[in-house]
Amino acid sequence: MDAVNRQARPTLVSIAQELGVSRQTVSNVLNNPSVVHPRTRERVDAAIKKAGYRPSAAGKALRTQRSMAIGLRLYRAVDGINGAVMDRFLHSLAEEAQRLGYQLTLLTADDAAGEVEKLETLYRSASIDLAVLTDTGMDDTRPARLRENQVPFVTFGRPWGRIATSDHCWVDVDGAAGTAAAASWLRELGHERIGFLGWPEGSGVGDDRRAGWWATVADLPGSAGLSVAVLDDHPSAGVEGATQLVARGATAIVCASDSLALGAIGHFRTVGRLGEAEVPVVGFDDTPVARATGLSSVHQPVEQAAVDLLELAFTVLDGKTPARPQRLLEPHLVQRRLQPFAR
Amino acid sequence: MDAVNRQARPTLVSIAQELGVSRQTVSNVLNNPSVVHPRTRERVDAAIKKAGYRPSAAGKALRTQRSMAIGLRLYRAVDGINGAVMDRFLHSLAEEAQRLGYQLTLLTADDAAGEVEKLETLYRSASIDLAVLTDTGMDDTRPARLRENQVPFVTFGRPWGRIATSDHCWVDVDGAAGTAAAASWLRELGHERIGFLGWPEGSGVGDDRRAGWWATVADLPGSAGLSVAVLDDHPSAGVEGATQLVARGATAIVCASDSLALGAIGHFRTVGRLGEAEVPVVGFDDTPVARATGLSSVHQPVEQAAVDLLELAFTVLDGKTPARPQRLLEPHLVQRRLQPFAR
DNA sequence: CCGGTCGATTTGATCGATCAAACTTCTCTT
DNA sequence: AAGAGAAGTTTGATCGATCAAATCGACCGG
Repeated sequence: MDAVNRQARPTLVSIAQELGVSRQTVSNVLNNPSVVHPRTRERVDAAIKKAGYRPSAAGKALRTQRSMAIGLRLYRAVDGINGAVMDRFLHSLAEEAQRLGYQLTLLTADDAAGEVEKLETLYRSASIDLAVLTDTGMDDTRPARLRENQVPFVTFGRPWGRIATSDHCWVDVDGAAGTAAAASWLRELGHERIGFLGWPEGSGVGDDRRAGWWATVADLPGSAGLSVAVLDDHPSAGVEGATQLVARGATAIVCASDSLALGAIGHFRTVGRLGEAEVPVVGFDDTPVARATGLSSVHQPVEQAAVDLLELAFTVLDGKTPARPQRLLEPHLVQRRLQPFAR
Repeated sequence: MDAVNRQARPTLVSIAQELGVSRQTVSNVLNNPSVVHPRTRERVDAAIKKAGYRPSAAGKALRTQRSMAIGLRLYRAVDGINGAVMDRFLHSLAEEAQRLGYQLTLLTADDAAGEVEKLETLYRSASIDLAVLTDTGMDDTRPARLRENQVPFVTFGRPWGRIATSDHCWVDVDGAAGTAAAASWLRELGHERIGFLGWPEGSGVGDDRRAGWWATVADLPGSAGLSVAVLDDHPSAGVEGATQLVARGATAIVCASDSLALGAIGHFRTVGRLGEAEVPVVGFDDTPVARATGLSSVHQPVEQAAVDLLELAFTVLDGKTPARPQRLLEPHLVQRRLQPFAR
C-alpha cells in the first residue's frame, strides 16, 4: 500500500562516477570485457554487484534498435484437454526466449485480422523484434499480411493449402509420421483391421494425421472403409466414432487426438470391456489426461520446436540465411497400458 | 527468408519535418490534442496515419521511466484440467493489460526464489513496472521478498498462513462462499447427508473450500464424519474418495475441484448408476470438462479478478491509495444436468 | 631521441520520445 | 496605442544506453 517511492536507479554514469572511471568503461565491462584491464574490470564488477545495477532495457533498446522481445498471441482456452499442447509450447517458448535474453510479450485478439494488426502495431512501435504465429490453418493469410507489412515472423506449424509455397521460416511436427508409427505398432501387435478416427477433410493437421495412418494400412484389405470423421474434437464425439468403427469391424483404432481417444475408450467401457481394452486405442498429443489414463499416445516434441523456431528466427534477424528454414520434427509414440479406472 | 531490411521507421522528427512543424507539436497531437490548433491537428493526424507512425516504445519508456509492461510467471502445465482456471486468468489479464495500454511479459522459473529473482532483475532493468503473483501458497515468502527489493506487485490469491497480515494489494475468489452455495443448493434439494471431498489440511485454498461446506452443514447431524481428504487432485483419487463417502452414507457430494468431481461421477457410473446420478456431485472451477460433462460446478470470476487486480495495481503505481486494497470476489454456482455419457 | 604500435580509457554524438520553459501571434482591454 | 493575457508553437535539456573516434601512456625498434 505504500506509495511506491521509486528510488534513483543506478545507471552507467552513476556507477562510473562512483569509481572515477568513464561510463564507456562500465559498459565495456558488461558487453566487451576483454578490452578492459583486469584490475579495472574487477573494481567495476564489484560496484555493479554492490549497487545491483542492471542496464536499462529502454536505453539499450533505444540505442540498439532492438527490443529483445517476441510477440505471441494467446488464444482463448477452448478445451482443457487440447489446450495442453499449446500450453507446453507456450512454456517452452517462454523458457527458450528467456535463455536467449529475450522476453515473451503476450497479446490477445479476436481473430486473425486483429492479431496481425496488433503484431504490426507492436513491431512499428519497436516493442517487439519478431512475431511468432501458431495454429496455422488452411489458407492462412497471416504470413502474407505480415510479410507485406515487413514484420519479421516465424510460425509454429507449416502453411497448409494453396499458399503452401510460402517460404517463411517454420517448424512443425510431422503428424503423419506420428499416426504412421501408431498404426505400425498396431500392425506389429497383429491387427489387420485398423481404423482411423479423425475430423472431416479440410483441416491441414487432420488430413496430415489421416495420411500417416493411410500410408501404413493402405495395403490391408478393407482399410479404406475404416476411416471415420466426426465434427467435434470431443470425447462424446469419440464415443460415436468408435461405435461406428467397431461396427465396421475395426479391431484397433488410431485417433487424431487424445480427446477422441478418450471417448473411444469410454465406449469400450460402456459396452462392458473394462480394463484391458480388447480394442487398443492410440491417441495424439500425449496430454496429461492420456498419461493419467494410461492411454498410448503420440508425443510432440514441442520443447525442441520452440528451440528450433527461435534459432531460425534469430538467424534471419541477424541477416543470415538459415541452413534449413523449414523443419519437420519427428514425434514419438508413447506406449502405455490402460489403467483399470482413471477418469 | 529475405534478410529483413529494417526500413527507416518514421519518428516524431521525420513526421514533423515532412509537415514543417516541430516535433513537439506532433507529440502534442498524440498526447495532448486539446492544445493543438484543430487545423494543424488534422494535418498531423493525416500524416501520422499515412506514414503508419507509432511512437517508439523505447523512446517513450526512457523518457517517462515507465515500461508499460507487467511481469508474470508462467507455471509449468501440470494438469490439463485444473490448468484451465489459470489459463482463463492469464488470458483475462493479458486482455485487460492490453486494454490499459500495457504489455504482459512472461517469465519462467523453477521455484519461488527464481521467480522473485527474475522479477527483480526485470524491474531493475526497467523492463516491467509491476509484478503479478499467482498461486499464493501457505506462508508464501514472495511478497515479503519483493517488498524488500522495492518491486511493486499485486497478487491473485490472498496470503495464507501466519504471514496473512501482509497488507499488499490482492484479489481473490471467496472459495468458502462457493462451496457454501453448493452445499446450500444440495440442502434445498432435500439432502441431509452432504459429503465433502477435498485435500488434507494445510493448503489455504483447500481449507477455505472445506470451511464453506462446513459452515453450511454443521447443523446437520453426522456431518463431521462426511469429510474425506485425498492426496492427489486427480479423478482417480476422486473415485476413491467418493466410494468412502457413499459408504459413510453421503447422499450428495461437494468437491474441492472438477478433477475430483469427475472421478466421483465416474464412481457412480462404474457402480451402475449411469446418467442421472442419484448422488449429485458439485465440482469447483467450472472447467471446460465440467461444461461438457454437464457437471454442476462453482465458477470463479477470473475476468473480474484480472480487471480488479490491475485497477488496484495502477492506483498504487500512481501513488494513490486504493479504496479497498484487498478484494474477495464472489463465485457463483452453475447448475447443470449430467450428460448421459460425455468423455 | 623520435615516430609507430598497441592497450586502455575517455569523449562526442546519437537513438526517439517528453517535460519545461521560451517565444510568437493575436486578441482584448483601458 | 500600449500592455496584459491567452492560444499556439517551438526550443533546449534530458532519460540511459552504445557506437565510433579520439586521447593518453607505455613500450619498442631504428
